[in-house]
Amino acid sequence: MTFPFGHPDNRSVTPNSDNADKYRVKSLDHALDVVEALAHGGREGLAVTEVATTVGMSKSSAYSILQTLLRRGFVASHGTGPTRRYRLGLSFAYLGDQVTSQTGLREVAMPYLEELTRVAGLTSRLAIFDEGYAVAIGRIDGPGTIRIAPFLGRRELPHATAIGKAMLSTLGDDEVRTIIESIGLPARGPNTIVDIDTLLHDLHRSAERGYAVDDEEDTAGVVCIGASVLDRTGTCVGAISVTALKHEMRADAAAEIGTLVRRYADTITTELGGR
Amino acid sequence: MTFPFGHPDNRSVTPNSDNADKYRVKSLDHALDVVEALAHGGREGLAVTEVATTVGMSKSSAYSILQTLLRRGFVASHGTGPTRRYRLGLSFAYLGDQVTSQTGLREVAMPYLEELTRVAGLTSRLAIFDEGYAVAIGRIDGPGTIRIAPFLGRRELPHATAIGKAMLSTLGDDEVRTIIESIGLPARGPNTIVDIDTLLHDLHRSAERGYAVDDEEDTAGVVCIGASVLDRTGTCVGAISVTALKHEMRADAAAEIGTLVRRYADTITTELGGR
DNA sequence: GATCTTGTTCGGTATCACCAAACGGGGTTA
DNA sequence: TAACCCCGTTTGGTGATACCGAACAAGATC
Repeated sequence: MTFPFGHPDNRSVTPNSDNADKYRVKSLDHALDVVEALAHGGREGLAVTEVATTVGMSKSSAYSILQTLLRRGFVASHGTGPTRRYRLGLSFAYLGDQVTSQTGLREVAMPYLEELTRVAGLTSRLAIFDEGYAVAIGRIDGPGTIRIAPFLGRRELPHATAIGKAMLSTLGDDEVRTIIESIGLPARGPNTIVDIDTLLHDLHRSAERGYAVDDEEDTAGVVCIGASVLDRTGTCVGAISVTALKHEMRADAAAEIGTLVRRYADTITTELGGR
Repeated sequence: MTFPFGHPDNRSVTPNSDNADKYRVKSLDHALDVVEALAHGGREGLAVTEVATTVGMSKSSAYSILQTLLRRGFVASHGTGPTRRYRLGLSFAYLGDQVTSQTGLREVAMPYLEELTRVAGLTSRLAIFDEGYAVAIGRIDGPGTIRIAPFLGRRELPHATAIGKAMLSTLGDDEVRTIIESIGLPARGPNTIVDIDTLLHDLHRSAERGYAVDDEEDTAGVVCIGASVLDRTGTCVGAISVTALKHEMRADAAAEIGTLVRRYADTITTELGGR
């Protein structure tokens, strides 16, 4: 799985050349390793030994960390003795809800997202900007059985996603260049834009027509269409998008759905007091 | 605010008589204190000094913890110098989504919850059992401007909520007694049931008609109606509910909405393979 | 421009986080 | 049924480090 986490692959991208142990609480870092390991443990969870080996620490250390997290509700356990397994606890559900609600954007946008999904028959998502990356904070699953791009809270590349390009298209060229300089233009799908001038041209087109298109630029076989949401000051606070399988969407349908997404984004914008 | 967190008020309820420092990683516990403090910091966040004083540690310790969390995406900061403030980061959005998705129930139930909210015009929620408590893992906000019972991931009292009573009503009397013995019957709203026999009688009625009613038992002026969801083995895996203001719901409307909620719960149950 | 408040930095020490090894119990196999 | 094995749990010692107090610096406020 790619991009497993908040700060996923950008360890190679972010300038972390400086001494990384400055003001670092080692034991906390280890505990966070445990949390991340459990996040990938899925529904059935991980055993103590599995946790210890995946994060590279002793069994007893992992045990203490798990016990501490357990007492605080940050992990849950089921089974006993040799069958005992640990998984993330519901405290994270609470905190995650707090975080995604904190922007205020989510409360306003989600009802319209539901309507958009119902009208378009497609999975729709709401994202915000996070240091140049796009991060989804809301999602309404469409009627299809396949779940595409299901994750919340994960950093996604701005140049390879409709939701990211929609937000970039509201910025000036130099701002875009600054962001791209720090993130780069890594290839993700068959059609990823890997050239800054091509990207800027695409962003200009997106700004003109009001929506951005990701045509297999992030994932093969998947297309997305996104539009930006502005606040009352006219600055971009996020974007919404719909996702479909390539063969589901005919070429002429893209424009139709694009204007639909644009219309809902505008509605949310005006609801926020934006112009 | 009551029940601020995962393990909220039950510090007085849970038998924590044993030595609490067994297998406790103190520094991790402190870091979790910081996280909880930030959770209550809201959108604008907390300054380093505020964090330090609320959790009772030195400024420099709080600073180190915040820096460590910051580098991992667990907190975000904005501003610089004396105006710098910290709030929870988007990693929690990712982890919270992971947790609420882990049950599998959520993926199945959410589309129906959306439909229920649209049909009933009320905020609806999805909850699971967590050691006797009810914990919401999904929510669809209704059209009303007021947000009632908005939190996810927070433990709610089983005997004082519709969603909790719906789940309790699927259990046998002795199972209910065991749960209530450990949790108690604390009063929450004007009509909270504080007597075990009254509760059992209410649960029997709920089981007969297929839905449970919370008539100002948790919060004054708020009524909820909930129904249980079963899996293929016939055991209760969760419940759904709708929430309304008391004056919005006439007495005769309760039965109508109750059967509606019951119908959607049954649909989810059959979708899960339950009978 | 003076002053106050607040974030950031630094060094020392008592604490404690970490590990290795031993223990015990449940599941599995013969 | 019994022996084995595996894995969660416990323990004690020690070297690393988490924590604090105090000093420094940089905006904000008046």
